Amino acid sequence: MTLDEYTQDASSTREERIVLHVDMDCFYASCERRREPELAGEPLVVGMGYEAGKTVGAVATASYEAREYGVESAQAISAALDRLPRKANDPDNPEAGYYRPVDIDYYQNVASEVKEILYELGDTVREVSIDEAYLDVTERTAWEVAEGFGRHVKQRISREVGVPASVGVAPDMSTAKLASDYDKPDGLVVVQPEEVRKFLAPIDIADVHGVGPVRARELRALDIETAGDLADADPYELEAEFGDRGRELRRRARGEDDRPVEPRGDPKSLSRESSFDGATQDFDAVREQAAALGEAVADRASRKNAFYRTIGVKVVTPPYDVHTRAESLPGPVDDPDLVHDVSQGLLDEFADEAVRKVGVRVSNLDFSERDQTSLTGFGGDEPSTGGEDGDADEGDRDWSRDDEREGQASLGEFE
DNA sequence: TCTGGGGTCCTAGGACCC
DNA sequence: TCTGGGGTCCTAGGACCC
Repeated sequence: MTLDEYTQDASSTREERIVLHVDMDCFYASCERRREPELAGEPLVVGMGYEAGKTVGAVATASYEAREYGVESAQAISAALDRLPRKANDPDNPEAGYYRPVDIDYYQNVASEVKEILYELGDTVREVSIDEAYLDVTERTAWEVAEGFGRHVKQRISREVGVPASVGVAPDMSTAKLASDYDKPDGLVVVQPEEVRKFLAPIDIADVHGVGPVRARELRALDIETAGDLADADPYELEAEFGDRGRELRRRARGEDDRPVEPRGDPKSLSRESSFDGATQDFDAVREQAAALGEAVADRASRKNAFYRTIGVKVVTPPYDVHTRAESLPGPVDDPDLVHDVSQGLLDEFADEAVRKVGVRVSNLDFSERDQTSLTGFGGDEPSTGGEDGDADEGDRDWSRDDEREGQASLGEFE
């Protein structure tokens, strides 16, 4: 298609949003460099579960220099050390690198400095993770000057926070994300509305947001290798094969992703999980681990002012079979003992299994019926959203599990 | 890559209700 | 005494993302 034909296209004549995607470059490593400038330009590995001098843990982030040595995200630290020895052990080795443990609190602080800038520059902001966000900047700029705007975003982050970012600008979220990824690190790619189809066409199917290893394989089996192939594929065939997902992926490949840039809102679930070294047969150890995780989850929920109505466990058995079990309560609670009792009960059926990993989750979260007063024991003061009478005795949510009543009816029992 | 931890969304079947 | 259609809620699993 020629440029002329593109401008005839209906999609380019309607109002085009300007969506900007910001992706911090190997963020944890950049944060470490911010406070330890000597690390600039050096191979640097940030490990989770890693402690200075040890070989346990996994790679959270590897700097681009470290990636040259074959160090990758999620790799075991021991494997990373095979490829890239520790400078501390071998100061004269030019082929060695630096290792640091994850310091998430520090990274959060750096991230909030970045986010502050983003909220200033975007009409709306969707935070995706600690190091990634979408901005709708339709009202802040225009396509003719979008590149300058993108550069401005990068420069402000770099100048005021001291960490690099890659930026992509496009008329939709999916394309903006691919654009920010296109020239990493320190990239800036603007895809004008009339260029979207041309930009997407050669992109590998596996790089499209929403296509993981499974669907990539399935798409390739249909001779769909690129976003261009996907854009041109028969929508009915895709729908037959992948359901609604197929239609949605095709739309993304055509630059027709119309998801608005919306703030994220409250979380839907909170969980903690941890692995055993290999797999354990010691079920008491599993129970103990689950108890600790449950306590941590309940505590987090409480600090976030979240009531939960469903408590669940996750058990991973060898080779890597994931099992989940969950139980819903008649009404929302904030009750660590209940998290303990329910999760322990749900674990019973796995007592004879070897376990690699165990987790505890609370979901069906409710942030609506709590305020500061209810936290300090004055729960009866607040009007209830669930029970008409707001009949909360002493703010104590005592709940008997053999309550026969329907969930609806017993909601009044909760403040 | 034999797989760390914290999430989201979707699907599908069963229970239950009207 | 055989049975429609629609709706909601719950559980479990799967795929995917960062």
